[in-house]
Amino acid sequence: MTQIPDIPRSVDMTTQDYAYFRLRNAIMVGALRPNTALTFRGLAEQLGLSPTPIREAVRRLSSEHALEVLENRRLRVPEMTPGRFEELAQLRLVLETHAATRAFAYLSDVTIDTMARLDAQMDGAVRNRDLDALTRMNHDFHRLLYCLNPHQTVMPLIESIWLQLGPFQRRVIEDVDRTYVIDRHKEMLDAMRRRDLPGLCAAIERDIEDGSIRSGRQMLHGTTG
Amino acid sequence: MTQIPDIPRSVDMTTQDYAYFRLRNAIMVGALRPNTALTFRGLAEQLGLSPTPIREAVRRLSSEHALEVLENRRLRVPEMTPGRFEELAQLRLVLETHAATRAFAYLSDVTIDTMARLDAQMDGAVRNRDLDALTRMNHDFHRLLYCLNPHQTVMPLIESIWLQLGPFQRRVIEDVDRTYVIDRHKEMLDAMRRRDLPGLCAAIERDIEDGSIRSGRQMLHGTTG
DNA sequence: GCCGCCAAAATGTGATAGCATTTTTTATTT
DNA sequence: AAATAAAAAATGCTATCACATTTTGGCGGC
Repeated sequence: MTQIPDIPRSVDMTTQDYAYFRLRNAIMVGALRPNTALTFRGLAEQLGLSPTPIREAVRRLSSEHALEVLENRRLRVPEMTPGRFEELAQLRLVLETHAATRAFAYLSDVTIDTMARLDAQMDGAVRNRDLDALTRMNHDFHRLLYCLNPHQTVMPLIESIWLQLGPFQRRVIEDVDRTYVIDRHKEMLDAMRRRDLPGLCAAIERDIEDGSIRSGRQMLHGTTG
Repeated sequence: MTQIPDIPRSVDMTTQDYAYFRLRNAIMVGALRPNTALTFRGLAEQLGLSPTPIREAVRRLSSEHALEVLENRRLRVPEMTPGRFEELAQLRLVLETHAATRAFAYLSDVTIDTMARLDAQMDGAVRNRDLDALTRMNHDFHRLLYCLNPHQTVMPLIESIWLQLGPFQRRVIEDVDRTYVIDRHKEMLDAMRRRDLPGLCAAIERDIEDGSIRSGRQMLHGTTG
């Protein structure tokens, strides 16, 4: 019963960091499903570590709202409700278009080429049905753009939203044929090549709308928020 | 040398929570100035606690970007630069107008009255030059509005931005006559009474612009970002 | 069959100690 | 006086332990 996937650990990585990234990954790929009851000591035992670094890792994840520390000595991945999903999705729209706007001035042809290569790799992941790689590369694609701005303040917030949507988003992409996401990425690249900021924001909005919001609403029984 | 102000501690509060809120408050009121070198053990000694809960508290604050954990075994409050300030301020604009928009449907007369009372109390704090209370009540005023939406996802992000602006904002309001902020609050209340969402967002933008951005830019040697 | 009660197990929490590493200080040399 | 080397102090990290509290499981009474 390997409920929490292992991740590579470099030699200079502290145990606390290792626990953090391993739990974070487990949440992101859906290995820890919402509403699963967890305990500090249980996690420590399961990862083969002492409780101390586990507590630090969980506190961090709790600050990012990827885990909830309940009153009854239990931890859990927060549940997704239609209301919360709608809020997270709208927040994602606002934050990512804002991040794109603030990054736009730093856009260069070499960046666009890098993003185009990443997008091409994603086509392969789609064919192989490698959902983990697909999720990771999709995040990388967006992050490459947003992180062009050297004074980073938005990106951590976006990462937090991604993390909160992660466990649910995973279920979404398992069910839905999602070639359209690729198309939206192509639209983003086209707008970037034209140095068309409104077009870029519109493409990002469609990307999020098509790849997350529409299917998410559908899965949460047809709520239109 | 009481560098870190004490705060009340209820009996059921864990040491880790106490350390978190005490450090958070110290950062917010400017008791820990940017670039001050701190250590885990030093903080533990200064607060009279063991390192374990201190570490958890610092990890939380680090996740909220209120503290940086450096490579050289030191902690510090992040430094404010013109670029970072501009990013944080623009982010505050986007997040707070978005939060107001998402909260608008839940607005009621009783809420408006409560906010009006809070605003009236702020006038007293201005007369007494009680900057701690003023900061706290200003946050309370905005939070009352944004938290009307029962599916909260934005508020934690706004709190993080407030915290990052806190140490610097403190220096700003120490220097500047800030009666205009009160006027902007009145404009917000008027727009809310008219159930005028665009007017409310415009008032929020002016509130942030006047109370933070303009003077902040001025203090950071005339950058206009 | 259901509810309250009591013992036993489990849990969160925080202080402590030992270890490895880094930083700082002191001593020595050029 | 400056640079280098060695010694000393400080620091981060994590396993462990003890304590208080809570949860759990079983038992008897209604």
